[in-house]
Amino acid sequence: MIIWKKVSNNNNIVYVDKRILFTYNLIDHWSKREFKMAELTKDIIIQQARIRFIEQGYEKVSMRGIANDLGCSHGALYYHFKNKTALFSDVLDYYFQELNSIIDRIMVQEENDKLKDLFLEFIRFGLDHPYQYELMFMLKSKEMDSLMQRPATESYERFAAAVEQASGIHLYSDHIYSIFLALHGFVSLHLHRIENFEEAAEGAARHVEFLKKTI
Amino acid sequence: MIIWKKVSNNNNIVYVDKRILFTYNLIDHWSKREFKMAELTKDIIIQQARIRFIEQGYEKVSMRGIANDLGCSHGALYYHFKNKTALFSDVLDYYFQELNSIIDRIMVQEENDKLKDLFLEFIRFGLDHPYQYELMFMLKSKEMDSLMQRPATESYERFAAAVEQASGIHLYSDHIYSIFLALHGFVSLHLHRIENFEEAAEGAARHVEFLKKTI
DNA sequence: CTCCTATTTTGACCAGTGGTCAGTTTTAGT
DNA sequence: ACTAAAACTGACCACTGGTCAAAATAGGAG
Repeated sequence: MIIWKKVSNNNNIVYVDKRILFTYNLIDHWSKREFKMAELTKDIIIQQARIRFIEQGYEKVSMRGIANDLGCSHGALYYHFKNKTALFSDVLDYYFQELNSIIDRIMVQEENDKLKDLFLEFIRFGLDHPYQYELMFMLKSKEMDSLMQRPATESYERFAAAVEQASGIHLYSDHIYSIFLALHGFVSLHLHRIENFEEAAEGAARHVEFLKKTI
Repeated sequence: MIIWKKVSNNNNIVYVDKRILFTYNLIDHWSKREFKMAELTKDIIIQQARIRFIEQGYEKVSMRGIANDLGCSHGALYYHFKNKTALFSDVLDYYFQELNSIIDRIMVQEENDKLKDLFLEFIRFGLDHPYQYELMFMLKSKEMDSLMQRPATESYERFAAAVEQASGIHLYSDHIYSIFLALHGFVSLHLHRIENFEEAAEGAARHVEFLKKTI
């Protein structure tokens, strides 16, 4: 990414990533600009926030850190997003979509044990996206929760409908909810204690088997 | 609680709680001391930390805030505790004990539905002690987790043993673990979304009923 | 090309955090 | 009364999320 950087009033440096491309001096003000500043868009901010988020988690990612990666000031981020919560709410939209499409994919497959897959893949998603899951289903603050509630509910309803369909029989909504809670319990207890799904795969399989038997 | 407070070098004020008791001046240094400073003990710090913790939660309680309540400097707290984590680890010991005695109490009662009580009271404990539960069973950091793991495991084992005994039959440990996860899931999903157990009592009762049927 | 306005961006600033540590005060024993 | 150990202080550090006046840039109209 190209970054223009002002050094003194008229002395400027143009970077590509972190390396100097060239320097130049302003005569008047570079009227009829041949260059534009690399534009800072919501999208590019979200993208960078996600990169840091995946390895550091919400708490440890700082707005200043993101701004630094992007070669802009942290103040600029607050022009595009009301606050940190709003930024990460947008980051998470992506993952709600991912979870939804996991569910959809299982339902269109053939010859698979759909119930088992639904349960197991939900757990896998949680454990392979620990920081994301944390914010999606284990709220950190009232403010974050109010932003997550709608997409979380939508994902749950998609899951619930899929479970009923996969079972081939009528299920009480309480029953499905209890199963969901049990899956959530597994994820939330193992979150951050293991590195990835595989480490808990056996336990997950047993838990899933237990839940399947209730149907 | 009595607090001595230095104002200028020789001008001192003695407080009881937040109100002035009397002032005095030092001549030399108050040799052969008639008074002792109100001592700052681990216990009194834990006690005050708990008070703030209950209403604010781990993140929002600050060491400076606690020190202020206690009329000492925040540095003093670090003399007694290595860091914030260590302090709150001690705060939580109390609640692990409370959870353990809830389990014990249920088991010595007579003519009660022990399984139902065990399940329901676990949920009640979690929802009525949201900030505590969060730290006890939903780790915030590797450091906190390593301190919580031992007492959490102990509490779980007590719970598991109680469940098996209450059921009157042999239960596979995987089965008990799955039930525990399901209860944990209920608590962790409702935590902070409701004010107290009563608000979720009906849902909790249905979830518990579902789990009982698996036995 | 010159203005002029609107949009973006900057960076000093604020109030707050957990944590450290040299220097001081207080305690307790000799 | 002296001394060594224990307890405590508060300036300091590096950091956080967030604000905002001022400055830079963009884009259109004349």
